[in-house]
Amino acid sequence: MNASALSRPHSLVQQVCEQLAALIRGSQREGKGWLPGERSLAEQFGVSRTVVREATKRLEQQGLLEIQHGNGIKIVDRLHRPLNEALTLLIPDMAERLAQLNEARLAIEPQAAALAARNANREQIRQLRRIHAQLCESPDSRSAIEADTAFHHAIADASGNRIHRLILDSLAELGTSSRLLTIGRIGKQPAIEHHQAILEAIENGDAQAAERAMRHHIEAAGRDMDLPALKELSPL
Amino acid sequence: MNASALSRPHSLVQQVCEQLAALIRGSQREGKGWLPGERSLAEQFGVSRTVVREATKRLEQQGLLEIQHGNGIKIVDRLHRPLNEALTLLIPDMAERLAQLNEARLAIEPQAAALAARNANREQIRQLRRIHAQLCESPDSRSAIEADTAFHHAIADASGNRIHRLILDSLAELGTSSRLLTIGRIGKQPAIEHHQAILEAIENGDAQAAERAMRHHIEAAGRDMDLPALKELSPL
DNA sequence: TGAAGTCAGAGGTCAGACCACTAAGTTACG
DNA sequence: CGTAACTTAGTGGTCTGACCTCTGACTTCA
Repeated sequence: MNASALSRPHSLVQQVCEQLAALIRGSQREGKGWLPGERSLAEQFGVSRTVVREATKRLEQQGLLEIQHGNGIKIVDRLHRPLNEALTLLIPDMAERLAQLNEARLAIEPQAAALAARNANREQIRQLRRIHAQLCESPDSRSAIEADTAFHHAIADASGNRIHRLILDSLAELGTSSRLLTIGRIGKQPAIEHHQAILEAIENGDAQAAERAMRHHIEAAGRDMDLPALKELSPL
Repeated sequence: MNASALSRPHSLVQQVCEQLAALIRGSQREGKGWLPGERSLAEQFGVSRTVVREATKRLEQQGLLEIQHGNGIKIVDRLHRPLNEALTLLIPDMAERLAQLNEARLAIEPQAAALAARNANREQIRQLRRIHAQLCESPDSRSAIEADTAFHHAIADASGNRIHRLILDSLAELGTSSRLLTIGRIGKQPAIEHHQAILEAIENGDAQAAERAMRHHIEAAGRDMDLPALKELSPL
């Protein structure tokens, strides 16, 4: 029945993964950014370098580590990474992926905005204002995209649901290339107005308005996508 | 700028992954279920067994393979697996995970039902009816859960959005253990009635009704969750 | 002072050995 | 005759130790 906990540890790699995960959690709190080298980890855990390598590779794929050739093993926090890869595998064609991406965001993100309107605390609202100001003042496309992405990320955060946040982080990241084109073509003004409306709704705790504003925002983004141009971009 | 395609192949593992992925896609069409052994793959690709192992492990984590000790390498199609693992890592505590899971489903699945009402074709509706009948006639809890899960899966499928489908597959799988408890405690009758309402709405192409019925269904599931019992179940 | 060269140490790949597990075929017993 | 126990071939899992390649920092020399 219960295939968890006590039955597994037969795999060495699994055990090392768990020890490493604990080590990572600890280091994240202290701000240490790097793990010891593979050779010393192997010695420390009393296993071969082979096993350590498999374990670190696995944790890298899960978004907990980033292995840099010739440099070392960095501790990161990108848990949405596996979802990115899965969606890229699921829909290899970029244009189609972006279309479905937008449809999915249309279903999810308005709900997240509604939740945020209900749950956001003062600090989170301040953060949203700060990011919105950055978008207004952004000098070039690159920083505009950054602020745009950060805004959506902050809303997912304010929704208080970590699953939402992970999913939306991934969807946002996968859509970055398309936003770059959109902003280059039609500018950031529409986005600023939409964000303004969403921000006000959240400030007022008006869930329905937030949901509506966000839906409007994403629908507009879908219309403004330049699919033909995207098809030219890249096969991946 | 564009860090895709041509810059990467410096990694042997990456190359083998791509070749394997192609091989897998081919085999999926023909129904072949197993890959050759690691040793013959290594010979076939002209690399060491080490590289083949890293590649297969990677693809296993992505949900394309399942490696069985002493048996072989099976081709599977479980692209939602990485999301499962990410969410388990993200929220290790099962009770909390289930709570947030339900909240997330509440945001996503009604939209999927609405999309399904708009997009489902005849065959997909027939499939839904078939599955619903299975739930009605299910003799025990296990088969009831199976039919229940299959129903939600079929709706995600009928929504026509593959991203929805992947996400919902994962959320459904993670919630299985909780459904088992719920059905054991209060029976399958409520679920049958809810599914009936959803099914009718989709048959009629009534997106609003489908959305409402699904929302009602998930809200009920959330209320019926026995969180105290879940806390006793398992630390993972 | 700055650019080129050098070097230590990190991850990447290799080869070959042996261990642990699974399934299937074989044998021997009831 | 059927079934349970044993044997075995082949799979993935782990170990060892060697060598390659890359990165960053140090050293050297114009």
